[in-house]
Amino acid sequence: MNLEEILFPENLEEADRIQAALLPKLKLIPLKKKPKMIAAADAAFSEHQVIAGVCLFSFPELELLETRVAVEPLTFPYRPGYLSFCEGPAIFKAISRLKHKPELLLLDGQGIAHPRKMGLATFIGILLEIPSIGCAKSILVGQFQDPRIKKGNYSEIVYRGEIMGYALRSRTGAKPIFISPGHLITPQESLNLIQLCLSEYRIPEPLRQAHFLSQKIKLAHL
DNA sequence: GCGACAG
DNA sequence: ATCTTGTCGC
Repeated sequence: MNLEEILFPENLEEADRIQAALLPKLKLIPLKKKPKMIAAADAAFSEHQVIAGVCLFSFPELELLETRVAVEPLTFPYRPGYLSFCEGPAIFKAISRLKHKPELLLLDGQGIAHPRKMGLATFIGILLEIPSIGCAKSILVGQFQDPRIKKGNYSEIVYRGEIMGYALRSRTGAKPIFISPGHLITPQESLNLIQLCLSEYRIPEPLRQAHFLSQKIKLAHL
C-alpha cells in the first residue's frame, strides 16, 4: 500500500482497511531523545479546500523558527472517526515542506483516544515516523472525571478498560482539553510535554499559532 | 433501535 | 470546522 492509497481512500470501507493496516505499526514507547524542535499543525476549511498550517518551534523555549502551509482540495468529508482522511493530506504536505525536521508533532485531534486507536495524531505520526501527540478540544470516545477547576489538574480518559490519555485543565476555570499519545511516545510523556507548551490560554501555544496561521492563509485565499 | 460523535 | 455581535463573568 503506497502513500497515495493511504491518504486517499475511495470510501469508508477502504478507510477502515487503511486504519487496520496501520495499527500494527503503532508503538507507544518512551521518547528516544528530548525534543529540541517541535511542530504543531492545524487546518481551516473553505467550501472545497483544506488549508493546513504548521509552525515549528524550539523546545522548551518555544521560539518560532519556521512556518509552512498547504492548500489541498477536500477529497474526503469529515466523519467522526475518520478525521485523518479529511485533514491528513493537507497536513501531511505542510509538514513535509518544513526545512527542519521536527522531533515531535502536536496535532489538533485525538491520538489513540479513538475507536480504533487511529486518531489524526497517530495516523500522521506513523506516516512520518515522528513522535506525535493528539490534543483535542472535545472528547471522541472514553469516559473521564471532570478534572478539578485549577490549571494543571487532570484525570484519565478510559476506554474499554484502557487508559487512552488525559483530560487536562489547561487553564483555570476553562473546559479541559484532551491529550492522548499519537505514536512513539507514552501517555505520561504526552501529558508532560503538553503542559510545558501551555501559556495563559486554554490551547497550547504551538497549536494556537498553527490555528492562526491556517486561518490567515484561508482568508488570503478568499 | 437510540444516542454519541475529534474537526 | 463554519455561519457571526454583543455580552456576562472572573
